[in-house]
Amino acid sequence: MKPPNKARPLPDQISELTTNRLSIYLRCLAELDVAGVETISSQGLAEQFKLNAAQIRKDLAYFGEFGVRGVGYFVKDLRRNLRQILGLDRNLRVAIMGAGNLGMALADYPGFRQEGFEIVALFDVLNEKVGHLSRGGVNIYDVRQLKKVVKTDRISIAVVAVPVSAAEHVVRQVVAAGVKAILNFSPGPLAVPPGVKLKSVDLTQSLESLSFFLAREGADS
Amino acid sequence: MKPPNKARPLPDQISELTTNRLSIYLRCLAELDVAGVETISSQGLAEQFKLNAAQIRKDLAYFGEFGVRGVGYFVKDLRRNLRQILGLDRNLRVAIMGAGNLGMALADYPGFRQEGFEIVALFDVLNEKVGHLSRGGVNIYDVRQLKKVVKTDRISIAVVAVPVSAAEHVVRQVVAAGVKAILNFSPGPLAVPPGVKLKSVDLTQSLESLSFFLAREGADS
DNA sequence: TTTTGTGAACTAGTTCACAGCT
DNA sequence: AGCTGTGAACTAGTTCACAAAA
Repeated sequence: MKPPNKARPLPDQISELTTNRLSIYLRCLAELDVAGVETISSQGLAEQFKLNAAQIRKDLAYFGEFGVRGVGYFVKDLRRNLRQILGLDRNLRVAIMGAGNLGMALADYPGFRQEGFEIVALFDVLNEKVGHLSRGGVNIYDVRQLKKVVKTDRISIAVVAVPVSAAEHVVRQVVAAGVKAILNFSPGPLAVPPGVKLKSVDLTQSLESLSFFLAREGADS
Repeated sequence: MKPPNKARPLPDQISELTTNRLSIYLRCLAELDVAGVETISSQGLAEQFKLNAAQIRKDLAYFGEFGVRGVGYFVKDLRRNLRQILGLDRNLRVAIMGAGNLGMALADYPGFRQEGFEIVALFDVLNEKVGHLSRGGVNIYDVRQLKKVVKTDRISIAVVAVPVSAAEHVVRQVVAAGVKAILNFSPGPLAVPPGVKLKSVDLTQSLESLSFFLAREGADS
């Protein structure tokens, strides 16, 4: 083990909780930047957006010394740094697997483009869908074209929006095509090989968590 | 049949991490039940679905003594109990705010109905949408009808799928209509009064977390 | 025997509080 | 003075390991 020096010591393991907060900080900074604010202290950020000041400082300190003591952080500077840390300066290209209701909706979701992601392709197995476009103009390809399109269009993220029954198979195809990051919307467990990052959004689980809350609340009256 | 489990002094606060796992357990049990398995040990569950046995036992023990020592858990029994704990025996009725791409997709999302949720209404502000149906047959109402429809249709969960700019306002309307649980898909912070549960799904954050991973992976070596 | 339910031990994550820089 | 960056203290969450039950 090497003793770390000034450059940047701790890339061992950054918690997902931290990276999620980086997204939040970035959004706050964008807001401040648009509002013309030039510098902000961790205290100021914390108060305005209901976060903890020490946590903000600690999260940022994993990646460098971005602040100036006695002043705070330069909004534009920190914003640029965060975009770089999150890899948003690379304009990542995204494919969506499954041109059903959800897949089509995600393909045209404005929030993605806004933050620097580009949805470049939809994939489906149904012949009647292949060759058409989403409302927003994203091409629907046959899933058999996946490997080729991933290569030619330099796709680095796949969003899985297929029925549960197909999810496992589709994830295997995506991994085989060389995609290293997957956002999955199907419920249930999915395995990916090491070196591939899978992030799941479980809509049923989210609703069930609300249902649990309602069941509890009603009970204690 | 088992004797009714003894009522227990539930801890003041069950962590969301725990309730999320309850959803997972329920899904596993459904699978086992369909497969005809009658009893399962925490060890068995843990191995088959890559969970930790002690954690399963601890999570379940918050709510009662569902297991039988030396045997394990009766699948059907535990499944029924979990459905009740999660409030899924009450067939909750859900409204979706925003009949855009995402709202319409969610309205027809099969995963919700499957687990006992009923999507009974969509709401929008656009006259050209009001009065129509989603592909799956969910009625689109004018948002000014919200209070009335919530009451007559006994809606207890609202899903917010409107543009960021409208989100805050819509959440206020939903709360004013008496809804106590909200699943929010718009990015950014939203405040709700105490007694109302807000759960947010931040799609941009999810993609950014993948982007971060890709940026890191490329960087090391 | 087997397996639960649970205190104890451990690990991860958050917040405090202050030294040190501007 | 003001504010960051960071070890120390604290809190939450997970896993271990075992006594008690079937």
